[in-house]
Amino acid sequence: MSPFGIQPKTGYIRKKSVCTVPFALVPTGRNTYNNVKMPSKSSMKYWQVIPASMGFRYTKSQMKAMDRMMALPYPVLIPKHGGYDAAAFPKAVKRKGIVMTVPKKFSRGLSSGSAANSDTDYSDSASDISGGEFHHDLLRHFATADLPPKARKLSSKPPKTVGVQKPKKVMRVLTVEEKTARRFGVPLALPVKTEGKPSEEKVAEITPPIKESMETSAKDVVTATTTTTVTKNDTTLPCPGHLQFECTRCFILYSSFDQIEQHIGQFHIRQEDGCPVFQLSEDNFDSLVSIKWDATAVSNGSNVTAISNAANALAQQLMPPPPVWYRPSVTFTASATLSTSEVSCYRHVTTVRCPSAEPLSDDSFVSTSDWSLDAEIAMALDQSINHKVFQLPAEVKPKKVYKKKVLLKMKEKRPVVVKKPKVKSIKKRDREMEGMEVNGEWYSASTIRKVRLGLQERNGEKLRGGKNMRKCRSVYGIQSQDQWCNMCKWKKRCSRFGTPKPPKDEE
DNA sequence: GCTGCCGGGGT
DNA sequence: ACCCCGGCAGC
Ligand SMILES: [Zn+2]
Repeated sequence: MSPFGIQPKTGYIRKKSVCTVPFALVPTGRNTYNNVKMPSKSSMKYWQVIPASMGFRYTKSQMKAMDRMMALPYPVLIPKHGGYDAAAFPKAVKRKGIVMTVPKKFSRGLSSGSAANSDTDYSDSASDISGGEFHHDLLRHFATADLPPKARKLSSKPPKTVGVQKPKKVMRVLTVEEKTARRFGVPLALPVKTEGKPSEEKVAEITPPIKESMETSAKDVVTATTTTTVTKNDTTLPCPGHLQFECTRCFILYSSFDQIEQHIGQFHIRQEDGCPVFQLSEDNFDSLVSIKWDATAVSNGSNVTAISNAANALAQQLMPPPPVWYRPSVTFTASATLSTSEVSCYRHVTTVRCPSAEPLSDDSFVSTSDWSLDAEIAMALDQSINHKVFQLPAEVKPKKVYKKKVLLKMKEKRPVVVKKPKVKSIKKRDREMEGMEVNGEWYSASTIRKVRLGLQERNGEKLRGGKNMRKCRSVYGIQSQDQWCNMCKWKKRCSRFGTPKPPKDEE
């Protein structure tokens, strides 16, 4: 039984599936509510499962990763995503359910309420999961009952039912607020079951202290350490965690929306007139940002769910978290200060070819003149350095520069001395403090040199494309499989590191 | 034990 | 095209 009294339709749908967890199933595609795209064939390929205590959607792989980490939060339905008009888009309703499995042991203690309605595959029979109506109901419920006034405006817009011509689709620029609200949902005042004692106070206690940087309420959803409270057996439990934003190109993690937005705007997209983009479009956000839920970031506290505890413990035990490259947020002025000589030398860098460098030809990456060069530089550097760092034996892995995400706060006006990851395995005679600041990030002279030289053969194949190069599995670690390349996920030949391919020729 | 990945299977 | 996984070589 969900805290809301809504019996969630569950979508657990696989033979193997052992338990049913009241997730909200939401189509991948965006919906007409937000006047964005209507669900298309491709976008509706998957449903997404939202264990809604977090107000945003997950990709499948993210869900999978969480699943593996036992980081599944206590499920609460927060269908922040709105519904779509089932009548208008009948096809959208027909898609299959996503396949998610949760080992039985993890589900222990989860509100079970809804029994699995079937363990058939892809139950179309379970029309409930594919129903726009189901979604509709939920939406309505939340729109009327639980959403704060601001959000209500956004999502309670009643869906136009067929008949009338569609209003012209106007792509207006979204405010950050809307954007975040759309994406992550709005802060919900979760209805707390008041049985005997009103537990509102409890909730208030647990709610995280508001960070100093609060602009809009929507922003808070993203920025603040999110702690959603849910009720279970008249006990209030938090689902601790932390939002992270990862650039899908650079695999750089940011801890705030602003930062990722800035990063994307600077490095990966440009307007047609060449101006930098300060506000991410929905599409760009989709393609360039992946959201992560760092459930392990929060620890301690007695008021942590057993699940989270388990997750923490396991995560701790399994492996230290893979080094994450927190790059201080960059400023446009910084990039402008590149001297031409520097540029040229980095220009060279970009030809060096990092094995994992993504093709720069993607449409979201508008390559124009020096800007693209800039971006290329940044990417090449990021990639190569990441490669270097990750490919080194563990002992010489650089200390984590960031230590805590708090450190990110200091990014702003860092004068000079940013700790650099030292790649000292190669040679220590690079003792020079000489370095170079590129786009707000400082790189040591040795690093620069090496990169410039094309990741020279030192360490042989280890750093290049060789056979003994570490692959995704060892680089990113098993707990972040969502960062692996697909091939590695499938236990096929890694497509990111190492030798590219068998040449696929026939004679 | 772990890592990488082939071959073979599934949808 | 995507996805899953048994099993094995090689460390
Ligand atoms: Zn890989």
